[in-house]
Amino acid sequence: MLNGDFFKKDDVVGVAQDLLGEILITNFQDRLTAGIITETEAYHQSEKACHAFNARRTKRTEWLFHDGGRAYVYLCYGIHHLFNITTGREGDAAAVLIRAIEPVQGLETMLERRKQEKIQPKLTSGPGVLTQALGISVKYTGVLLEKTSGIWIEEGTMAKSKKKVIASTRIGVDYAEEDALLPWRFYLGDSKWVSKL
DNA sequence: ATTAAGATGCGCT
DNA sequence: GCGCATCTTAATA
Repeated sequence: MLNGDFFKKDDVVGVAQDLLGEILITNFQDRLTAGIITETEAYHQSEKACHAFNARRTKRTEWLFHDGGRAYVYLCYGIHHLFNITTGREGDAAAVLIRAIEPVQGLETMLERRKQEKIQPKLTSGPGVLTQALGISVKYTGVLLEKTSGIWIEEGTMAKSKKKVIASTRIGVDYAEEDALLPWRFYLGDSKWVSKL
């Protein structure tokens, strides 16, 4: 299991890249589901796309300010639960949004939760759909990423040198003006399990 | 108390 | 490719 030190680094952009290829696992009600992280985005309080821009501290953003290694889950467009991992030290608001995974375990459970019949990219590619497949919802916001929480990260088997990391601008953050141009979205170039090319 | 807008995804054309 | 559902959050009064 990836421990706290992995996430407490003071470099959310680096952590976003390093998370590609690692395994995100949930285990709720004895239903184990897991997938390889294929797409991420970094957010930091120093830029406008971040909920905690300008050190804006509210009930929702509170967990962003905690030290790394926790879940930050919030509701988007009133419908979608988006899952982030907090990074950095106490007081420094930063997180990595998980945007897509490639399913590796618990396929039946994922299909059922997504009400689908076929294993295909739209099953788990997209920040709102992967949380559905894994059973993650806003009630898990703030939990530590460890087995007892039911959500944690394991080291993937992919060699670091073999990862083909592509950087691009983040999705859906036009409101962030010049910060919308930051190349803080990362995905595995040879994976079809990404939300968008 | 009121309100505007959002780190999306689905279904239809 | 386009419209729209849906509701919490946070800013304003």
